[in-house]
Amino acid sequence: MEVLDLIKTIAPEAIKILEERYLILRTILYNQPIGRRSLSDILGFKERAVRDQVVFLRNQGLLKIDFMGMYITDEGIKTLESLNPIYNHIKGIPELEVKLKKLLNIRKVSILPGNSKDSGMVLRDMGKITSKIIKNIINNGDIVGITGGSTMAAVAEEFVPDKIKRDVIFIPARGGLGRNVETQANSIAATFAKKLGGTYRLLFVPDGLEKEALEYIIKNEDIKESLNLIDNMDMLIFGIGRADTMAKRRNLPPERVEELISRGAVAEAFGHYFDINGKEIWEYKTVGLSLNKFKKLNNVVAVAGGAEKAEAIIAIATLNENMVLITDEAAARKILKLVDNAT
Amino acid sequence: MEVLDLIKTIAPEAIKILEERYLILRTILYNQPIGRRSLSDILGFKERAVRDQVVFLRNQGLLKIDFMGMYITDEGIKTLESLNPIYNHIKGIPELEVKLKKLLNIRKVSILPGNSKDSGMVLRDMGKITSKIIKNIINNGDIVGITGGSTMAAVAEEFVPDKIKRDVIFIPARGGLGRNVETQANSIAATFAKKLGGTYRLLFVPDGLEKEALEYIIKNEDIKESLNLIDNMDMLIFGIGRADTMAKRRNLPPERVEELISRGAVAEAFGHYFDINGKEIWEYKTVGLSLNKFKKLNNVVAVAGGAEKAEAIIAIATLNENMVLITDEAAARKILKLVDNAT
DNA sequence: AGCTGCGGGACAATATCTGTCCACGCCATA
DNA sequence: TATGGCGTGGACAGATATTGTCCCGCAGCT
Repeated sequence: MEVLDLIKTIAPEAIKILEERYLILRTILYNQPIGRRSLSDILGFKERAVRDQVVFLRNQGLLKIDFMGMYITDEGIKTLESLNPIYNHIKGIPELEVKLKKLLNIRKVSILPGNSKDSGMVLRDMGKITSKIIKNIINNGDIVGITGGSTMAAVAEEFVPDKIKRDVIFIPARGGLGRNVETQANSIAATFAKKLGGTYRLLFVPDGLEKEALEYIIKNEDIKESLNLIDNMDMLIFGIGRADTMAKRRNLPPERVEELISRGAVAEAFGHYFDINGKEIWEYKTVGLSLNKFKKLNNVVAVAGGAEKAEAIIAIATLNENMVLITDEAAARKILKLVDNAT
Repeated sequence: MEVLDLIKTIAPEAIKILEERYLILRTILYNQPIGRRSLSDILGFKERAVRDQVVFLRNQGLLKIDFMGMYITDEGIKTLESLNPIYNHIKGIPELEVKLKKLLNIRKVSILPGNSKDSGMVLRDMGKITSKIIKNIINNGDIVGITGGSTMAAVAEEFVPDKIKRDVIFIPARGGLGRNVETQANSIAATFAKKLGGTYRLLFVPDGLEKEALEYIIKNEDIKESLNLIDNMDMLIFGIGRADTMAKRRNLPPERVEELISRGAVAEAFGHYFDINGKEIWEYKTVGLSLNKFKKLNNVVAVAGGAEKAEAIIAIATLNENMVLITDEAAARKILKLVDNAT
């Protein structure tokens, strides 16, 4: 990588070109087949520039063009993969990761360049990286908790399956939440199990039950078993949300949302609400993973991107030093900014 | 270095820029202080291009400009040094070295990019590299033979002195040859001794002596001692010449030159003439290192550059498998071409 | 004192880049 | 089977950069 730094000083133009072509190649990979115009729209590049670069990349055999649009070639994919660490280095991601890890005082931080809010590709890359990380830390015999949400759905979706059979059980970490089947913890747990080669259990507890109904439902054998598994969970993979958006999404009454916010709630994770210091403000009424159990977990993988989640990430990171965080550049830089301003 | 190959495919323009700036920086180092115009003359670049690059390099803090011309800064020297292997890689030097080593079947080949005939800088770099190599293989107690010639003079000149004291004796490998003191084996041996921290002996045997005179002179004590050292030589550092140019330089009668050439002589080294297969054609009448002794030497370092010496290098390389060859790109490519055509 | 080679300013000529057309092919849909 | 949408690739004028040159004032050298 010193080579790169050298090139930075002696041929900075090269870095620009590199970045441009990398971005184009990557965007094609994730959107193929795609046309010149939509490509320049997505990237915010001028159409003509895109066109020139595309011609170049085709000549290099990295992509193909036909009447449907542009496709990446195998060669292109290989090149793109080699380019990933280079792009990260250029963007200063490794330095950011070290800084953030220290700042949040957690086990590991992995950052994807860009903003997952603007670009679905970044979210998908976060999923890919999470997939790799999970494969590394998961052990046979583990009971693995899973939460819902669109980020977690993307992670599940981008999981790269392999042929290894794993003796692992995936289980939703909490009941409740979600009209959309795709982003429900249950479906996500199923996808994980399928791609990682394990089994899964479901946990169906409707939202907003009264206390009596909840107590009644807990007596159900299936649910009992699931709750038992949750109590013995070895690992948790979860998304982090903003308190306000999550409260609204759960259709809490406006006054309740108001109250949470006024009490300083910024983060939501597995049904609990926290202020920026990690103090629990409120717990959503359902069954599942308790805060105490969470704090004692040895393997926790949090996935969250986008600048707007910066506070939420800070809050959750205080809860467990063993946390592994996968996030994006936008969130990372916002977190640093917030903490810098605070000091 | 895979980074470089990647950049080659995805941003070849970058390589061009890199090369241009590298060459400019290097030329300034070797010619400072130098002006924009002479610089573009030497490099064969357009003056304007040089000017732009120079402005860039100054902004990067790699060179300084004052009314006398341009100088490289410390930062620039550091950058240039890091750039050396990159430039070599771009030029495909490492591959060339491997090829040539196999082809000539000798111990080691070291190639400098460029042509030492066109550019004094290449010759000087050859000297620098030779200096490094010699430092690595020289042992305490060694008796080291030295030949004359402009190449050897350059090597001696570019030798980077260090503070290590070495218990080493440098000695001219052969008597005779040379009107120019600078390029005589005697002076070169002295320079080596001074820079490497050893001692040296001289060997004065005038050119073109008759047999009787030679026999007489050998009885001299000093010369006897020197000849004895030569017989016990451990290492030889020598230049390789073309048979024709060396014959002329020695002022041999034209019919003798004709005869040598017609008998296939292409190479000259330490007073011996060889055809391309390494067969000795003739030996210049003087005293010193014999062919047999040379063939048995364990440490032989040959320095020769320029396409015109290709045949000579091929010839000499057949004589001793232990040879280490320092040459330039022009000679290396010519050698490959010659051998390819022969097969 | 006169000459040479230096950097840097200026500027017209030229090449390259940029933005925007359009023609035409293929798909999906009606 | 017509049609609208999205694709490529060709074309080209206007905007921008690059390039080749010349000149100026200055300092060192002879």
